[in-house]
Amino acid sequence: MFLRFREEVIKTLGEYGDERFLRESEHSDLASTIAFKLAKELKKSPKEVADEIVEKIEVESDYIGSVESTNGYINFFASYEFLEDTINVILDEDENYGHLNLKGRILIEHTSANPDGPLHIGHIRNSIIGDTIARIFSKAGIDVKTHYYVNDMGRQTAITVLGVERFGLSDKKPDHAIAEAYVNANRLLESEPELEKHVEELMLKYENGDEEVVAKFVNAVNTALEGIKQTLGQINITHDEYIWESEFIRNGYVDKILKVLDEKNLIKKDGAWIIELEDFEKEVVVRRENGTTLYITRDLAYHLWKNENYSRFINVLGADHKLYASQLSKILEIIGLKPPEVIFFEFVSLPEGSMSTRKGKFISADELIERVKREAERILAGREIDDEEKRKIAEAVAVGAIRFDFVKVAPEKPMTFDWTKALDFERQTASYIQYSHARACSILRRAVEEGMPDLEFKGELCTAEERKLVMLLSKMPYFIGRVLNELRPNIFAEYVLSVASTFNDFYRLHPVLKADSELRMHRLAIVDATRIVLRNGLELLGIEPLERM
RNA sequence: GGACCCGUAGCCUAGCAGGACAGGGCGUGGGCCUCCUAAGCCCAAGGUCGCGGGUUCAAAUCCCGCCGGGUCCGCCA
Repeated sequence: MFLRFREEVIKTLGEYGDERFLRESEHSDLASTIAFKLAKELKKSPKEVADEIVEKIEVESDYIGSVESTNGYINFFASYEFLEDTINVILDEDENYGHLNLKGRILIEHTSANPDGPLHIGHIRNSIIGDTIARIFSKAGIDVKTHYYVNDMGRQTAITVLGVERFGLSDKKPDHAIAEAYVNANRLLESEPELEKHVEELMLKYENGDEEVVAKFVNAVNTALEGIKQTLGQINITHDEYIWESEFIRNGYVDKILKVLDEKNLIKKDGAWIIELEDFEKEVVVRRENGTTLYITRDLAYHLWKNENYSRFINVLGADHKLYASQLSKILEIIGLKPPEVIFFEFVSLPEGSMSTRKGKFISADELIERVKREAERILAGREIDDEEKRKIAEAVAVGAIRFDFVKVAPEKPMTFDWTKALDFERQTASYIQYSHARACSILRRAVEEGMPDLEFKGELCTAEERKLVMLLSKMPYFIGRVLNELRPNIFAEYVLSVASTFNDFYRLHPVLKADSELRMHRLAIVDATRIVLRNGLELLGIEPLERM
């Protein structure tokens, strides 16, 4: 809805309707700073210019209530009609509110952690960003598919296979059992370096499709993935497909991409096949001297496949892959293929330093989920709610806290993990939003018990707080649009939080159920619309909107 | 050595296609439940927006240099 208001403002400004000078403002519903820019060339003060523009423009839009010139700013205020349409559209569209009616298909690849152990708290930053982006694209109307790219051909997979051969698998959760084998095998390799040869042989045989070795790899990888899927499921994340990199060897895409590169004369054959790239110090090897391929070769093949099947594809990657990704993109561009759009996120580290699966130095996502859940249960222990519901609430609050803590931080910010913060619900976080939602539900529940009246929102009844809340509610599609353009899910988390906070201001100052009939219908409409925005917002963040807590 | 990212009150964080007093939260001090859920709300203290230059009518935001932290530069993935 806000998007419509914005368009009307641009239209009203006519020749001055440059989007670059539109600002959201605390002084108005939308402000233009264009007078500051024009002041210089017109040799007048910004205030004079703004006054003249306001004088000149004619408001024909029903959505614009008034325009004012203040200190050089041109301030636009929404009309009652806009506020009324906002509430009515939200109530009418309900679970669809937020959609943008966009078309198209998109592929989002995220998580893609090596199948050599459980996901740790760095991996799930990837998963949470990727899943949230996927949900938001989907809401906008786009057909989204998500992929987990499985690195089954790496040295680390061969080492897990060695670990399983030597030590078997314990009866721990499958991904943790694989990690144990992996860590043990790494230790073994340190004491018996001659085993290195066996690892290489395993890799070679796997690439060449040796039946017995393939079975071992498939078993090890599937074991890890089984555990990984369980973990992701716990935080409401599923992938549409798991794509194994070995598939691209077996289905001919690797040969195909090597042929294309060769035909374009990009490859220098010096035993190994090498691509030299301008602007990069290091050359890229795409085929070893022994004839086997490298990670980037298979990834190029995967991206060839993506090009053939999707017009838009996004990868969520750790910042450590920046150089790699730019090499990949460069090569794709040279051969006329589209590079992926990439969302990079910085590392999650522990107070004592960075994590390492190989050294077994990490906090697993499972441990985090378990401990946060236990803490939520502890807080609920004294409440008068039956045990079954208590358990469900604790689970929803825990998952919400985890997802929100990761998604709210801008991807480019490095994070240091802190247990006391992870376990603290007494602050503005998912539970705060869930609580606000539950409050709205509670009011509506009582209203129904008392015989729900028709909801009727009236713009002219709005107090300042109500107006502020309704304006914010109108912005949900606008923020969804911004996430699509900027690929920064944290701005949406921030938005949902601000709705909850503004609703709490409203809640404190405005009795709803005790209000007289006209005001009561008006406020119930606001509460219901807020409930819808919070519910839809939480769902887009992958967090369960609780009706009571 | 080269490249990329980050640096906002004791701690965490928003803002960074330049513009109206730098928003929140945690923690600290004080206050609010005969009234729709106190996982809430209010008040107070706390800031050289890492440092130094520059561009501009205007810089947390853009440019240059430095400092601090992280990351990357394999015929690994």
